[in-house]
Amino acid sequence: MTNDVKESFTSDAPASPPAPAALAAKVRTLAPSMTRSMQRVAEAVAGDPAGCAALTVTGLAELTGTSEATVVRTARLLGYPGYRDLRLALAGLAAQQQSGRAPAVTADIAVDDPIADVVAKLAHDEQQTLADTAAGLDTVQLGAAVAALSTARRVDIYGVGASGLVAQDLAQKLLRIGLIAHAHSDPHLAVTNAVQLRSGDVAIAITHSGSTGDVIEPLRVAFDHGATTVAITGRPDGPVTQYADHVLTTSTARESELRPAAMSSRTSQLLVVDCLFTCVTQRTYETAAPALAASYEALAHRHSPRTR
Amino acid sequence: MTNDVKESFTSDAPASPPAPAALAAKVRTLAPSMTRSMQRVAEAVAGDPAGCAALTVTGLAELTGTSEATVVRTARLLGYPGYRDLRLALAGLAAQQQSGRAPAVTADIAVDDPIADVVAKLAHDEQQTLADTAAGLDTVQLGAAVAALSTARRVDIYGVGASGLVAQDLAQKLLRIGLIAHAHSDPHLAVTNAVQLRSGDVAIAITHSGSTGDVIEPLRVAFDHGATTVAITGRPDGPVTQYADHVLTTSTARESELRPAAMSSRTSQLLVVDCLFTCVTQRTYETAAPALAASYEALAHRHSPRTR
DNA sequence: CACCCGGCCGAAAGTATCTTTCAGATGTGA
DNA sequence: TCACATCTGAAAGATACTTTCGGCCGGGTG
Repeated sequence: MTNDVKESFTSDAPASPPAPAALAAKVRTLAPSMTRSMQRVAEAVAGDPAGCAALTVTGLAELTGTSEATVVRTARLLGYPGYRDLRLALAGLAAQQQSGRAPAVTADIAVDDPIADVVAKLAHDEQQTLADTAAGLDTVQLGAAVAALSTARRVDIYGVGASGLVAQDLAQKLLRIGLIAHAHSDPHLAVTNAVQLRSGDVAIAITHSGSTGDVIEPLRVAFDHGATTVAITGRPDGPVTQYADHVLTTSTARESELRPAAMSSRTSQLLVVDCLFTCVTQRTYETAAPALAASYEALAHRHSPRTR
Repeated sequence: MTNDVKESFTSDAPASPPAPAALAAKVRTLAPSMTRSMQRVAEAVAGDPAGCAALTVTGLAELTGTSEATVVRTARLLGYPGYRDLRLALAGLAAQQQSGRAPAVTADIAVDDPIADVVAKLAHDEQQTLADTAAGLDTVQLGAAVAALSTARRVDIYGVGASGLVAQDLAQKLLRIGLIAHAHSDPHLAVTNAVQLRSGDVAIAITHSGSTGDVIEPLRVAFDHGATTVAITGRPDGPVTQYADHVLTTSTARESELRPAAMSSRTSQLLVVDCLFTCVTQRTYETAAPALAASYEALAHRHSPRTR
């Protein structure tokens, strides 16, 4: 190899590893040593990383009124092997900047929020609700409820309105692992069924307000008949807890007109229900696992064969 | 439509903007509809974004033991115009992960996990599901669905099993803001009701698998009768989308024996439902607000006087 | 003032990378 | 088992990136 040093020889560029983020700074540092055209390129790159990342060499050359060669030279000077790598770095930088700003999420949902904001805020709020619920859940109470469920002869679950759906969800799940569970949303039927419960059975009342008469009444009956009673409520001081052996507290997020309490209470209740279900499945794994498998099996043919 | 539709025709890919961050979720959502080779590529991409971003098409093809063509096909399926753009997105993702918080190691739930761990893991997984769903939700489709709902004469919602509860939740909510909505879980009744729908009405099908016949059939009938149809599904390529004017995709978390798919799909579906509800409430605020207030009022007396 | 010299610059050739095509391979249902 | 549809990769084709090379412009110098 002889020594005709061409410009393709990169060893004269600052021997730094491809810069990850501190690109703007690098541009500023190296700007003085750049030629006019290269400065234009560097400026464009530092000014709008995201935009430049979307451009090809030719595109960026045109944008800056220079040539492809100059763009490549600039990329080299900035420490990258070529434009391709500079472009990747720009994409990374853009993504970082993007994720950096996510401010407005904490605000309340307003009537004129764009759709994307609504989605972000709702998701954020529900995440917050989950975190709060998990943090506030009493594992001792949960463990006691799980123990009772694991050996229950029969499980009755009471809930009306939005909580009724949660009750049904729990019932569906428990049925799948072989428990005899039933969700009642009809208060009369709930009470007449509660009479049948006795020691060893479990009754669960789900009410966010903690004071829904239609749910408290059957729980009281179950309690009086000796069943183990559980309350899932957002008001651990509410009337429902009078008749509850174990109380599982759901968290309450701040609500607003566009975000009724039912929304976060449901999220919270469902997490509690999932915890109950999962823990019961753990404790009764020997019987639960085959029961679960069987229920999957039974459902398989309900789907058209499109699955790959 | 005529003859030779080649694979270069990309319009069958989910018409979503190139995902910036929610790529892992997207891979999970789309993985079932991928062929074996493409799954290998997707897996590599989701597993090591940074590493893959450094590879050329050929490199990634070799790494995964496939061909360049397959890599490009995978990129297309994930919603990018080609591999080049996927690569840019990967670089962005890598940068985000790099700068962002730790990957939050989420072990699977084990049979011998203590209760506190189960609670923490469940909460974390559901939070993740929410984030993924929010990131992957197509706001254009959502907006279209909201617009249709806002002016609907009547809304029918189909869902069976766990999705049936979500359907009921949505119906309850819409009823509260004065819409005429009904959730059907009986497939026969659903179809006979669907016949009544016509242009201006809205039919919504909720199915995680995207191939639940009992839900697809009524949606098809509604579609044929000119109603605006919406599908909320985890399989944007499933049969149900054939008859859906608008598709809202729910995210799919990895599942395990102790964490059945029904759990995360429900969380995801509920977020979508909440978004629908909240946005419709925004758009119809004039009539929705008083209706909401009235429903609160009506429920007030169902609660016994607060203790304390 | 004309000339020369050295570095800057871009057009175009050259090369790597990405995309598309097409035919063989593979699996699937009748 | 065969026919059919789908998947797959090799190779051709297109695009984007890199290098070469000669022109241009400025500043010094005889």
